[in-house]
Amino acid sequence: MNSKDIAKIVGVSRSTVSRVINNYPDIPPATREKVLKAIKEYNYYPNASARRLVGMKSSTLGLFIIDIRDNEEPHHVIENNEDLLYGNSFFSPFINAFIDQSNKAQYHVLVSTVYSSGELWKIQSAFCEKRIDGAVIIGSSNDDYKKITEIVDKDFIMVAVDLDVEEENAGKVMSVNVNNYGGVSDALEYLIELGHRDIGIITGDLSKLSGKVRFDSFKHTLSRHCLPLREDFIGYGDFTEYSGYEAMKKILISEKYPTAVFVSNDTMAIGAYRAIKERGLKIPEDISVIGFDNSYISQYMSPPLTSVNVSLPEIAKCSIDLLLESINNNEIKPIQKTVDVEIIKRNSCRKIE
Amino acid sequence: MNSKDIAKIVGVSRSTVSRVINNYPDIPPATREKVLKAIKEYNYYPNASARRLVGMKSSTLGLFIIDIRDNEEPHHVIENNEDLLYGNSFFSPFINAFIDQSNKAQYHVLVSTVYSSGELWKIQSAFCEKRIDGAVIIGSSNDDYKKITEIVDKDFIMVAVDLDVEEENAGKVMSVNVNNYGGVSDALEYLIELGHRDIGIITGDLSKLSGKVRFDSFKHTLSRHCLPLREDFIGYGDFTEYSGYEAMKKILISEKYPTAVFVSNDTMAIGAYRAIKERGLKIPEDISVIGFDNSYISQYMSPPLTSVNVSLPEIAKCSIDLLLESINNNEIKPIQKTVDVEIIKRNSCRKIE
DNA sequence: TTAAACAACTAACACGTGTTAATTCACTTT
DNA sequence: AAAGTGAATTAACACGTGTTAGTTGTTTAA
Repeated sequence: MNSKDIAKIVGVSRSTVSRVINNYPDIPPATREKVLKAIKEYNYYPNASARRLVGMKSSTLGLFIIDIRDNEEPHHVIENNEDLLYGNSFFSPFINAFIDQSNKAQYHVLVSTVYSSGELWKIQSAFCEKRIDGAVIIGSSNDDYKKITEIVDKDFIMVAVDLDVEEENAGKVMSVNVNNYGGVSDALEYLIELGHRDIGIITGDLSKLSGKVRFDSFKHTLSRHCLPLREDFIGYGDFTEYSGYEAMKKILISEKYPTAVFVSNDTMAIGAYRAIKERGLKIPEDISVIGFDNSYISQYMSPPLTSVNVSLPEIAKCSIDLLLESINNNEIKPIQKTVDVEIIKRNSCRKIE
Repeated sequence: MNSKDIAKIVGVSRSTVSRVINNYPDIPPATREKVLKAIKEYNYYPNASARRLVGMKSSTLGLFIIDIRDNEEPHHVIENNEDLLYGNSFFSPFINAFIDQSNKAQYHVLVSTVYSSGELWKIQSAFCEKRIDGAVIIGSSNDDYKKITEIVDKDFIMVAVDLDVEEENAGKVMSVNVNNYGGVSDALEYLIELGHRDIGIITGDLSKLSGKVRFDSFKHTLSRHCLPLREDFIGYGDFTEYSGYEAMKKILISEKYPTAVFVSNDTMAIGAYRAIKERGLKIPEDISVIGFDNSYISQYMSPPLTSVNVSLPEIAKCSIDLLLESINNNEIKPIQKTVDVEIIKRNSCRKIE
């Protein structure tokens, strides 16, 4: 079924069929109807490749997930390899949200996994092969920034989610970021409001921007409220569950431990829970815990974990809006957007008198 | 950068460039090298649309996720809409596995969500538009079968994962299925081996094939071991967490309750855990629990849930193999494959003397 | 009545590639 | 030296679409 076939059936030229499909104005309703009817009746769908070839958009967005498989993680934490496929991060639900939002905007989605910085050419190739009109990249680390700018410099339209580069240095790269700073200060102020004064932290990977910013915000907010930051209340983690376990053990070593702990992501909170329970302490009676990300598991932890929620649909929507605007106007304005967060209160934090 | 440009640069005809790219044999090494060098140097990637247009494959597989949003579910179970995006099922990790395996086979993946049976035309349109060479459909219910055969009848290559139709009735539709029957009997035999005699079950949605088969296998295995099936040891669920909670409450109503319960999926096991704890009982001391699916959360439940593991990478691999074989041979053999399962033993089942 | 304007439609080109049949050219055979 | 062989290359067509410029045929204006 071509447009040619349809043309023959209806008794018009192929051009007319094309003009009907593309909503040209100078075409009388009677003709339009006849053509549309035949299209429907004979189940005709225009060949996407042919359309793309004559310069139309491919109506496809790329979603590239950078997933560095870290095989060096302590073995007892990971049960089988399947979980390694971005199981720990919030990538997985983000993919769902992104596809959902893209489809709503009438766009198809090409998803691809990138296993190392050396594989970033995959993105460029998808652009050059004209498979996609724009791309979102998620999970990039600082090392990837150079290659990303390189691609952007070729006028390919790309948005980085959670770019691991300070906004002021992002240059021409568009990005959508979580309000890490505000989220942490909100979380802390919530704890302070509950009456906590001795507050600890388990940091994330400090070589990553999100880890660094969350830690910075923690320190600033604490000092803004004139609360001390005790070194023995700090546990250094790297966003993995096991590091959360170890970091919490370290915090609980001394006689005096904090009444509340901010954990830089939910995955580490799982480990922290384990350490707390092993020490014979109860959450939230003995120690309150608040996480970050509001990941899928947090509601099923016992007690359910209070956490800073990052709205993945909103991030997805935001990046898609950025992409589509760029695609339609055919120009890239280097915009950095920040998505706000909110605290989901569950039962892991208690009020102190 | 076209093949034309490359041809001009190297000083050969466009045909020669094309033949180099497509590995034609009758081309001397010297020429081949020159061309390849230019291709690399000038970052040339063949236009995928143009290739597709002349009859080549699009090197793209479609992944269609049927996700009926059930808004009628009791409200208190679901915290926010985000979780509804196939958060409860094993779709999410399957997507990751599928992309991974496809990329390994040098195929791109177009992912799309289908929200109701009425939207199944999306699949057909992707085929007609020549966007994809083959497709996997997951999450289909019995109602979708008719439309699926309709698509298959048009010689589009499609594999259904977990097709909700008995193998003998699958007709021309290729499918990859979990060995539900074997998995349940393995689970039961494991419990029996541990010494359990009073074993209960929380069923899944019995209008779905997987729910039905798991229940059937449970009954058969029980009777094969000459164990009675007490009606008050059966809780009827529908694969949702809340139904698991209610079903377990029902089982625990009477004075005498089973020493072990097989729960037809992990999501319901979460609810079952809640009911057990509310009743003041301990797992596995008072009651052993075994689940099905080995979903991401099961390892983080307390105690970690013993569950029947379904290897998603294997299912993905299996379906992709089926697809690629059909695509390459350009013929569809109606094959039904079954993927085996294994029990992941954790701490939710105890030995009885 | 004729020219101009307009509505409705179409012929023809372009997009970038793969492939078939044809062409060139060097080399071997008679 | 002529004819034949084979290797290396290429010209030309096809794929299905969008769009521009052009062509009808009809209505309006002078």
